[in-house]
Amino acid sequence: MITIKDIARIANVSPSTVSKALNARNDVSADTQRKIMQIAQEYNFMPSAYGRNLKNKTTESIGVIFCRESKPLSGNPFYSRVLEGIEGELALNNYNLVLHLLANNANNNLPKMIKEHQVDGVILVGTIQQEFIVELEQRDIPMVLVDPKTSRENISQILIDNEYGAFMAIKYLIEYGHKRIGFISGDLKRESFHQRLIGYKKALKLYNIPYDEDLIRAGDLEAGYEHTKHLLTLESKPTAIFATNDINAIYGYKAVKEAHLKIPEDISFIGFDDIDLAKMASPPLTTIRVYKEELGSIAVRNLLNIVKGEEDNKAVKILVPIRLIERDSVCSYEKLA
Amino acid sequence: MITIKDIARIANVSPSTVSKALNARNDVSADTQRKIMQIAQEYNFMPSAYGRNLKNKTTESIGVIFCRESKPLSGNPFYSRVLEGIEGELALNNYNLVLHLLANNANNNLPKMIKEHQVDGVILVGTIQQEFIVELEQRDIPMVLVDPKTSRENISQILIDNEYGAFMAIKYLIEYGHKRIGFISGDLKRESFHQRLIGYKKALKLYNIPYDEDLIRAGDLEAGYEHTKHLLTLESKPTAIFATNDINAIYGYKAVKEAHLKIPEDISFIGFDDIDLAKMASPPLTTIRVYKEELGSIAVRNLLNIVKGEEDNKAVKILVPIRLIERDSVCSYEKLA
DNA sequence: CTGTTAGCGCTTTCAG
DNA sequence: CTGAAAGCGCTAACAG
Repeated sequence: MITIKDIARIANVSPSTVSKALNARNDVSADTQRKIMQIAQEYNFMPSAYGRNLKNKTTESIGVIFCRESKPLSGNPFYSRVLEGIEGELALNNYNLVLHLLANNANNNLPKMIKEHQVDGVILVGTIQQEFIVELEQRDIPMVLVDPKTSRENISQILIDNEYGAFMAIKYLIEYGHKRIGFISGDLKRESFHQRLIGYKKALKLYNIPYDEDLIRAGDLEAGYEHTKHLLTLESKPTAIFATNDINAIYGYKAVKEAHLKIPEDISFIGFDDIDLAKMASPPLTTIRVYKEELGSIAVRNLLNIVKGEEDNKAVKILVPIRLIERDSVCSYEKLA
Repeated sequence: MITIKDIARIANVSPSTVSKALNARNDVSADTQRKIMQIAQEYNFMPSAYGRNLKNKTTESIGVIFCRESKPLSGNPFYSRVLEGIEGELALNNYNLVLHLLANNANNNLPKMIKEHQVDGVILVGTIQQEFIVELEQRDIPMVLVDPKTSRENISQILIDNEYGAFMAIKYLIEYGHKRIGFISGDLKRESFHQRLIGYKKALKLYNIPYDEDLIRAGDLEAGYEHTKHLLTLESKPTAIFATNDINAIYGYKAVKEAHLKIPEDISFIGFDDIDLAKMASPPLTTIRVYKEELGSIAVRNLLNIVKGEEDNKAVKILVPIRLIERDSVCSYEKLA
């Protein structure tokens, strides 16, 4: 491996001068600077991060941690997009992305990158065990949470505007004449789903539509099928269903088709997230789009601020806006008659 | 940050003794060893990888590179699974995973981790530009290719048994009585798809079924919709369609439904990959399962062998077996009549 | 068995 | 403007 010393020898200067030249310091003559750069070029030399980091006490790497059990990458395209957003922004800032999927049974077995100080900070995405977060706090690891499933003080968080998104979805359905609106969801213990329920309730209230517990079905992420099936057996069936995420909605489609009903003629659907699959479904799913890459890139920008100490490290909560994407899974209630 | 020196001071020994104790060398007395371990524990000390790596000329990190443009993570659950497989195996071996999505227009702007020697080796997954691979070769970066889209000498490759998988799929259809079998695919310039076409042809040949160019439609990954639509307009329509990947098949479903035909009663489908979506589709898609995590973990094991120099670095080609998963998208041709 | 010494590749004083 | 020297945290060779 070619080092700064080699370049120094070739250029007939000292290693420190080479270092200065490479880092474009102002205490090198333009001449030597040029000479050194040229030699570096010629020998295809790039300073190793090893030494620099050791000296600077920095790693130029950021850890990104997901919960392994939730199959975050393959199971949910949502998080993959967030990851792509994170990657892009880190690359832009010339940081490495160190990926780790945290096992539930990891207990106090921290990931290598944390134990061995190989990252300057971490981004925790989605469901993450409390104890793990606490552990990191104790070690003073700078961090940012993205779409956390449970709220936390004193840590910066990048959040989806869940409540308003749900509110918009329901308002949209109501304006299409729907009054009995089913709500199918993942576990309501999770902050984000819970907030979506609040948005649902607020919209109903605004239009003086009574809230009916029977229309609320929450549980497993993939239980959209069962939930929908159940809602279809209700005496007073819903005319529309709001799924707190697209995956749920797609599973819901399946139940509707099995019941030989049509979407949206017999029942309307609206989702949340706008994963790629949403537009591929038949009919294409009307849904609340979440800007997933943004969630990631904003997280990176915030974390880097903290890491570089460029800002007073106040924990912030940033709400990333959402948007309603109209497709073909909703029609007006009047048509149903 | 607490260092080996601090521990040494507290334990009243020299730093080297601490190092030895921590690394469980046999030239430390059991007593001091125990004492040091205990102090380390107490102070929650873990040696920093910085120094160790600088000394050992190793990084204990492996780079994993995808092509950014193909939206490898969010756009294709296939690669996400491969990534999960890679992550798991690396974690098991106590290596960091440094993720990078390679931009097409990156030209000779290599990723930071490569330029600055922050990884011991890399795994390249899927489509990767030739020039990039060549660049890495010139720099003697140990590497392994996973499901490469174009073949390469002298580099270890972990491959899907494309040909045999396609062969099995077609054989299965033929045994169900199908004779006119459509073939829809991504770009045939890609090795893997091309091999699947070879498998298709071989199966036809075995059963003396003529090969008909008209039934072959290749192009964009998401063009399954158009391809299927086109096949349905043929005078002598296929009774079954083999899609060289599940995504294509799912898009094909859409075209079939639009034509008010039913699967499998009117036309059978068989896919390739077995992504999660395959079983979610209606009807659930019969497909050739590829063991995606395996592709990843095998790649890691091979790369680590090379990196650790534990083996004669002969480039190998490993074929990961596939398996036919029967679901509900195929029925016998006789039924059609 | 233990400690001293040197050095991995780089940066940063500080003296010249 | 340049270079010598010291040191980041750790390991290894060698002497004691």
